[in-house]
Amino acid sequence: MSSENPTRRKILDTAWKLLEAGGSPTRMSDFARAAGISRQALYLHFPSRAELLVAVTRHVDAVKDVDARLAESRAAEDGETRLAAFVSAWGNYIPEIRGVSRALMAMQESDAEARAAWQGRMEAVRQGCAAAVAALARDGQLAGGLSEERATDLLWALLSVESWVRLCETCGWSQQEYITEMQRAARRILLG
Amino acid sequence: MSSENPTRRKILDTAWKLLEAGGSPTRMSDFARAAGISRQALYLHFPSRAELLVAVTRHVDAVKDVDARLAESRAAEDGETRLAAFVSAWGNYIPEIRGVSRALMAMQESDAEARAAWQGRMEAVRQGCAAAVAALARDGQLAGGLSEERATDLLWALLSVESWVRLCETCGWSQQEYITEMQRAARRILLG
DNA sequence: ATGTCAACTTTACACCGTGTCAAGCAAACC
DNA sequence: GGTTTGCTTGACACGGTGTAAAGTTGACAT
Repeated sequence: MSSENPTRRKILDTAWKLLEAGGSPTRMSDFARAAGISRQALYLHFPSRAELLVAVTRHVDAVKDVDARLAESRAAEDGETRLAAFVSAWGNYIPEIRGVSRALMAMQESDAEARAAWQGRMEAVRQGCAAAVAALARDGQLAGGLSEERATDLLWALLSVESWVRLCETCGWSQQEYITEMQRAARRILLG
Repeated sequence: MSSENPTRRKILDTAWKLLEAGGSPTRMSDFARAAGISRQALYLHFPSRAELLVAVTRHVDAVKDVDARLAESRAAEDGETRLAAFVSAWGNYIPEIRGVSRALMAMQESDAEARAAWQGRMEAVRQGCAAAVAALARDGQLAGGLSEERATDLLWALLSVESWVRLCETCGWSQQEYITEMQRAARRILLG
């Protein structure tokens, strides 16, 4: 659906690259220059900065095939390995969308559209958390006194992009360390 | 130091109130109107929005006496109760600075000064986390394979304002639930 | 060859929020 | 009375977003 228009594609690709490169202030004029078109032409394709960012997110998701990646975790037999697989799948996806998510998160306070888009994406992650928790519950492995919903909330908070940023960017953890430690933390928090 | 000037005080008080009320777009003109002075007079007291927000934060800290609150947790004998006390002290402080922190966090991406101010405050929290972890280690209660630094990082991430926002605002947890659950999570993650 | 359509260009401008500058005013202090 | 201090009003520059309008270019159709 987004591959129809070559210019649109080019905008999405270069915008993605620019966001992932980080550092540069990503204004509409920056995106336009990166795509080799005028700023106005950019507005011909995307009505606002928020919608452009949202489109880039969807584009990245399509290219990186996030659905397939998260689906992998659903293949695991028992709840515990399924949990580990989900933590790994999502945790390893975060750094790949770091640029887009940073831009989208920064707009949250000011732009309702960006807020909705970001919340929608996070809702999808929550679904994954809920599925992993449900698998644990089915195995009777969920810690006592922890409802499925509360467990889902906890896992969701643990796996937030903000947490990843803090641990990997602020604290300097490697991606490997992050995954290992999050798997361990999730296990200890959720398992009985 | 901040009580000398009555106008300055009034600005800080009304700005605080405005931020805590939430919702309203807190522009410089809003702060000025709330304080009953002109926008220019506001710039006579604070050179920029970032510095105003930082001053409000310090003001809140002074009024709420955050140091004394966190110091309480240092009184506990054993590491485990000390951990619980710290989680409670900081966790209960978060909602009181919600307004200011929201505004400061929203500026992070665009304003270096705001970023520095927020990071400074978070560094202070990290110190508290480190102290609690050190107490655990001294008691030999720290989980095996967990260095003090890594444990501190984990606790710090767990107790981030972002996590609080997600659990209490997005997921709708009560403050009571949040504290209880965080104490439990911290215990399970950090203890051996 | 001519017309027309689509995509893009250039130029210009409105709006908003931050921060700056300058002149004036009023009360306090000496 | 003169000066200082704290405020006022009013104007403006700047940066970024988004809008509007007129002109260019190339493809395609008849």
